Amino acid sequence: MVNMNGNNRNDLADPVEVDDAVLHRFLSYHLRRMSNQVQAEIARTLKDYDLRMITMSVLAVIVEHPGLRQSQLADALSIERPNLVSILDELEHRSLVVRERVPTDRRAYALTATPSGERLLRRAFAATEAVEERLFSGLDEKRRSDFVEAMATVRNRRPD
Amino acid sequence: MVNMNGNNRNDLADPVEVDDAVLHRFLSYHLRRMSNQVQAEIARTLKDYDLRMITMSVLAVIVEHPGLRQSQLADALSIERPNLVSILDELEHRSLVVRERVPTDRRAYALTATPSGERLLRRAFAATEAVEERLFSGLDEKRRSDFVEAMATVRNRRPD
DNA sequence: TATTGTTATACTCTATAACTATA
DNA sequence: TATAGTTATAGAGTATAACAATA
Repeated sequence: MVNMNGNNRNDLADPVEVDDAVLHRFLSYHLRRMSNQVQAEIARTLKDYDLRMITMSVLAVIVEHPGLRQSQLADALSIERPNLVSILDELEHRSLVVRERVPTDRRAYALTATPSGERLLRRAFAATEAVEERLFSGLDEKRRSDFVEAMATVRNRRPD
Repeated sequence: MVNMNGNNRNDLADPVEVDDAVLHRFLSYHLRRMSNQVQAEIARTLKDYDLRMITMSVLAVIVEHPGLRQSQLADALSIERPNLVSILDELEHRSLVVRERVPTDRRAYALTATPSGERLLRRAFAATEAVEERLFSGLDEKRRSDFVEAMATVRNRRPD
């Protein structure tokens, strides 16, 4: 057991328990902590497939919406257009996705996933589902669906 | 209404609705989206007080645990020791926090908030509470406390 | 004029290795 | 040897301004 410091103002056990007034009530902080923790585990899992969370999400949208454009994809995932470019560059380089000029609008690209891209998505998603199963194993079926619903409620809240 | 592209593979309205099989079921992704959105609004609010979310959290722990050491603080907030240094440098520079050598262990610093630091915390926290009230206004009291409980459950889950 | 994709850039957040001074 | 705080650094993630090609 580590000793307290000499000035006797620190009446805490070591390590410090964080369940106090302000911090405890700081919901957004706890939300981010939890999100970061989940994100870290998913990232670690996806590393086996050379994917990041955002990369897999991009691949998923393309697989499920073949032919969509980059700007639609960016809107769908709420990411900025510039940040999409390098992601697609990489997916295209790995032959997981194809960019094709749209004949009717030569500014735009139509995005499609290759069979290899689809296969990778299925495998990677199965792996993340297994991890999520463990991550959320503390919540029973009801609590889990309530949680998902709560996320949607907050996310779909009208902007101020 | 924007037209579909020519190859007729994109049967989506514009903008693309994202409520599909894989992406829809990718819980961690939606969690992060929501967390980022909340974080962005809180960050914008705290800007009025020249604070970031992590800075306010640090200040809160110090106010509530006067005399604690940097390593305890880092453990409490699950942040790496190196990342704490510049945060404390700034808080100290602004006379919101004081670092004092611990007499019994001259390697360590005891941290305390100044009265001005405490005042800033109270004001900033009141502002974030107002924002959170709006952010989570879609959830009634029961759903909100269930949500908080669910976060704690996932976060306290034993590591693998 | 407006939009699509792009380049360049910057800022925040998080993580790790290695140093110093003390223990 | 180990620990507390520090320095330097690197990698994600996110955001904005400005450009060329096209509408």
